[in-house]
Amino acid sequence: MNRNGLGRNKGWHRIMHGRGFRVTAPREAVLSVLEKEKTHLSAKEIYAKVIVIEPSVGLTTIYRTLEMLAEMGVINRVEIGDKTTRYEIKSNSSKHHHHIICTNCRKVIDYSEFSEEEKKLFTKMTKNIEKKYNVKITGHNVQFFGICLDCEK
Amino acid sequence: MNRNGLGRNKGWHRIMHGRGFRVTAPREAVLSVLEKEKTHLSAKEIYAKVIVIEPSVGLTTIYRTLEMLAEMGVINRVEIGDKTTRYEIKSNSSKHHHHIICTNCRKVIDYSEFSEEEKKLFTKMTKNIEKKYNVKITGHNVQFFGICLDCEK
DNA sequence: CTCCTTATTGATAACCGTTATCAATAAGAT
DNA sequence: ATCTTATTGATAACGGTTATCAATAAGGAG
Ligand SMILES: [Zn+2]
Ligand SMILES: [Zn+2]
Ligand SMILES: [Zn+2]
Ligand SMILES: [Zn+2]
Repeated sequence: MNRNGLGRNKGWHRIMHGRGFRVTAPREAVLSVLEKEKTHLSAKEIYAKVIVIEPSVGLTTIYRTLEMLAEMGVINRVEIGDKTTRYEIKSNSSKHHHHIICTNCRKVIDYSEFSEEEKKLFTKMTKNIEKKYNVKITGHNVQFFGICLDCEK
Repeated sequence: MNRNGLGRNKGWHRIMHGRGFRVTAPREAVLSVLEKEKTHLSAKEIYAKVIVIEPSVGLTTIYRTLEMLAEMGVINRVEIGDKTTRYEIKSNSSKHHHHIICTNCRKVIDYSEFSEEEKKLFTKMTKNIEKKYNVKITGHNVQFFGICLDCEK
């Protein structure tokens, strides 16, 4: 175990080396926070949790690390319409999903139990769009807006 | 015809009166810009076009007017992932649609020719989500990301 | 292990889209 | 024409994110 209590040789650890990036304490701390947190965290929220592990880390480094991880494909950026980007890790337990967003309190619910019908249709839609508009589709983002149970009163 | 060359008693004109809002030159100018422009415009782009019609209008008023029109349901806010909100008018000719966004040049293509299958599935998905998560869904936002023809070289 | 190169870091200032403030202006009801 | 008050424009402030740059440290070479 290393200084952060994380096992070494994680998947991203090897990926970072592979891309010529150095494995540093701030980066390990950000990843450890994202790994144990299931919610969608803002840079500032991540920062607050990181400085508990590594008190000397600056907010700038959090932003840089998040940009790098997103670039590497290790995390997803999540936009929920309040001009603050949130982040979530892409692990094998948390796969591609859509979001349900409460327009009142901005709570986010993950929605990943897609039916076969839904999966098939999204595949078909993607193909149709590629053919019709001559574009190469690389991904999609689906948000459902509404009012959550807590806010409904 | 009034000072802006727009016919009076437009739909939104009556709506504004109905809600106790005053019909002013800046508001008419913003609407006239959004009515003749099919693309998704940022506040600054709208501002640039408005001051041609009404040179004294300030950028602040553009923002306020856009917020009001979105609140009234006359226009849509469009987010394309570059932290600048864009706006499009909701006319009977431009109904609900999804967006195809080039991640390279941020061009936006409207996609509104939904198949019956797509329409049905989105209705069903909405109902499922409402039942499963106990939320009242008020809308959805779908984006497909990709590389457009121009950027593909 | 030690040295060296250079990626990375943290503090700080800058950036940029958007909002708040507030006195001056003008819709539109009377 | 008058009066109330919503609206406006100039300006400053705000908040999330980036750029700058000297100091630090990861990790390869020896
Ligand atoms: Zn809520
Ligand atoms: Zn999620
Ligand atoms: Zn493009
Ligand atoms: Zn559109």
